Amino acid sequence: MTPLAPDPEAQLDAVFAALADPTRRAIVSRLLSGDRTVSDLAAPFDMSLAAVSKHLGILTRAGVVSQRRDGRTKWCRLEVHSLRPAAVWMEAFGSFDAADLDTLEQLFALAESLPSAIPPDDADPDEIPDQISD
Amino acid sequence: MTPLAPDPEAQLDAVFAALADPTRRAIVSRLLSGDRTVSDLAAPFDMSLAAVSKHLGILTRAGVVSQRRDGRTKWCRLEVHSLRPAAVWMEAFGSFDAADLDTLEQLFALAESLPSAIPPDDADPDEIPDQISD
DNA sequence: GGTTCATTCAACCTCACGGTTGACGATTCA
DNA sequence: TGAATCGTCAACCGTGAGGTTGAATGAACC
Repeated sequence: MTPLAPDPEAQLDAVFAALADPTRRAIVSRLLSGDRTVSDLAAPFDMSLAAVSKHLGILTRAGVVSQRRDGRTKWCRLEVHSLRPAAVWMEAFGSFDAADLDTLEQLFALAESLPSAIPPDDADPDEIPDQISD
Repeated sequence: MTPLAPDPEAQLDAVFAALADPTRRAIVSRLLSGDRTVSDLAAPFDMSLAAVSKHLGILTRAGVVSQRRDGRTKWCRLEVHSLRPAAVWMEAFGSFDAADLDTLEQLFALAESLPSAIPPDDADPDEIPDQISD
C-alpha cells in the first residue's frame, strides 16, 4: 500500500489531506489511546465498515497509520512521527509562536481548573477519571 | 464568500484541505512576506489566472486569506490566526513523544468537552481589515 | 468440511477538486 | 469615449473523495 511517498511535497499533501476529514481526525484521536482493530475503530461511526476501511487506507497511504495483521484481525497504530513534517510546516509560519502558546496556556489553565482532569506529572494516575474509556 | 465557517470541526476541515495542495501552500508561503495582488501571486505558477483565483477562493473560504479591493486590483493577506486551531491540533500530536500521549489524550478530551476552550477567531474585529466580499 | 468472523475488493453513485477556455464587469488611463 | 488591465464567473473535462451494497478473501472455530 506504499506507506510513504518519497516526495516531501506529496507527503505534505497526503498528510494534510488525510487530516481534512472529521472521521479521520477522530480515528487519529482514538489511536492515541493505543492500537486498535479496524472494526473497533469503525464502531463509533454511523457508516459502513468498508467506508472506515477506506479512511484507514488513506491514513495508511499518508503514513499516519500503520497496520499489522494478527490472525484475521488487523491492528492499526498511530505513527506520530509522520505528522511531524506537517507540524513543522505550520510552525514555520509563526502560527504557533505567540498567540497560540496563549491558546495552549488557556487550555492547560482550563485543565488545571477542573478537578483531576489533567494530573500534574507527579500525580497519581489512578485519579484520572475514565474519560476515554469507550 | 463566507470567510469563516462557524463550526470548529468544519473549520479544521477547511484549513487542512486548504493546505493539502502545493500551489496553495506556496501561496501561503509567499504571503508571509506581505500582502500581494492576485496576479502577483499567480505570476510564478504555470497555470491560468482563473485557476489561481480558484485556489485563493478556497483559501479565503477557509479563512486563511482575506482579500480587500483597491481599485481594480485585489490585495490578499495571510490571516495567520486562522491557522491556529489546526496548528494546535498538529503541533500537539507532532511534538509530544509517546510518554506524553496519555496526558495529551486527556487534554483533547477536555478540549472537546468544552466548546469555548479555543475561542473562534472572529472574536477580535480589530484584527480583521476591511474584508470586501465582492 | 462448513460456517462464522474480520476485512477488503469491485462496482456504482454523487459531488467537489483542479485545471482549461472564453466571456464578462469593473476600473484605470490615453 | 474607447481601450487596456485585473479578476471573477460559467461551462466544461477528467479524476478522485466519500459513501453505499454485495461479493470475495482469509483465518478461526465446530
